[in-house]
Amino acid sequence: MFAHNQLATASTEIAVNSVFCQDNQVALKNQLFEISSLQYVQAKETIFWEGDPSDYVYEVLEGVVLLSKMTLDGRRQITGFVYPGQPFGLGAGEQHTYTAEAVTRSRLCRYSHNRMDQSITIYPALGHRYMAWTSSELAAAQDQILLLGRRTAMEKIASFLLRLSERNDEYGEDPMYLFVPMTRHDIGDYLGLTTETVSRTLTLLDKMGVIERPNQSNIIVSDLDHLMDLAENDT
Amino acid sequence: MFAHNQLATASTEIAVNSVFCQDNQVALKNQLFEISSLQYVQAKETIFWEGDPSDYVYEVLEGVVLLSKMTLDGRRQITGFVYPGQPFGLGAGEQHTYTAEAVTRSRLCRYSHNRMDQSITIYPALGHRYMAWTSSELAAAQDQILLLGRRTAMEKIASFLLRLSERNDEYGEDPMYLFVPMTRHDIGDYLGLTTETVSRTLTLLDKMGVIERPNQSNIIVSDLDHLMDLAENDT
DNA sequence: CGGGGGTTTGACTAGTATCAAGTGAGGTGG
DNA sequence: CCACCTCACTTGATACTAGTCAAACCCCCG
Repeated sequence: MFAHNQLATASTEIAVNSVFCQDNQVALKNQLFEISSLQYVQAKETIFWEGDPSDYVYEVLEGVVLLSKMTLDGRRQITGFVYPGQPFGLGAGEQHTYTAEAVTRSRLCRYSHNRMDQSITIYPALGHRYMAWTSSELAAAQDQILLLGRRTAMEKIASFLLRLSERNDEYGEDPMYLFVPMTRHDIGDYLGLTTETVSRTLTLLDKMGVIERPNQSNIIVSDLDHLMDLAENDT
Repeated sequence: MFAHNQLATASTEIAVNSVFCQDNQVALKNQLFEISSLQYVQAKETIFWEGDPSDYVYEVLEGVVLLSKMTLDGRRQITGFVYPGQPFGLGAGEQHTYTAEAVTRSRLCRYSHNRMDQSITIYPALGHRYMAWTSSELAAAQDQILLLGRRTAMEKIASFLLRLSERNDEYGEDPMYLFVPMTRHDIGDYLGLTTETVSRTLTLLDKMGVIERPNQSNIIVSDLDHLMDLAENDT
């Protein structure tokens, strides 16, 4: 599945199935194919650092990627997790404004930023798609602002689990089985909490009978309604 | 200055000086002029609500506008303040994802969203500009995420004052005179703090000799270096 | 001069961070 | 195959930041 010698074949597949190319315009497909290439990364490997020149726009094909920023004194804030079918590295000027790091072993597709720009001039349809994706990143960032500014630890954790479930309900059933590839530390850095608070809150949810934790990276949601109440979802 | 009978004249001026039209392409100017119109709003007047159909993209010509979201139980989070020369209402799909409200009496220019799309297809240069603006909104949102998730009340307030100063140093000198048109409550809803904490922190800064508060809506920064230290600015 | 909204201050509380120790699971080497 | 090591996670005790509740103050305006 991650064999590097499949690169040529896989790259063709990407160009056809990419988020940037979901309609049936042959010219657009060819154009995207020309500027795309595959990249494989190991868990915890850094894809690019905040401040690196933003040469590429990426799309996750398989795996999970996290985006983060740091304060001068070393506190880390994760601005988002990126799942298959979602792009990242968009909306950068000369350099990336955040660090991107693989949570799990991942398969990525990357598009040359410059040549993307050229392609957009030639194919306005591509521009619309690009803009739609930047917009959805913006909407996600604003949701995150709401989450961080105005919610308790319990609400944050509950919201986080619900977001995971949207991407992740393997069996789509009640109870719901969630795969949680990121560490408690990562979750804390995402929600503006410490590792300990994340752990304590999960323990509390467990004791309340809302979730079960068979092991570190799996969570079963046994009472979805209760979890949704706790998340205090907004409009 | 806010006389409505100046609409026609002012509108021409906008089309020429708008952020969406800073280069010298006559065709682009004409195109933008056709789809633009002026709008005047009073302080505290709502421009659009979260969930309203997103018919227009806006630009602030004069005044200050705030963008906010609400949780179900009524807690408000301000996602950003918008100053002259900056656009808002971008990046929306069918409906706006936040509420926009005037902080002070403001003069706005609005562009039909649909016709903007058409114009972009015709003038790719406009598309690039539009994308650049959406990108800068995204970058700002991610900065805000870092601010909310990983900073103390003092760091938040100090950062806020520094951001204000970027827009606002009337005399560009040390000491710096800041006009603060929003209420303490607004500042709190922006930084994820209560009114009381905002007030207390400002009082503390005053006692430390970093700022002075001649009246409610003006702040003098007497020790900029110290303020910058307190803000713990990131990379 | 009086009223009201925004602001400041005070006392107290609650929630989360911090510091510290203990537990458990996965991986490595003997 | 098992003992050991490590790293992530959990749990506990305590400290401290910011929130809550309440009251007083101060502009700003009519």
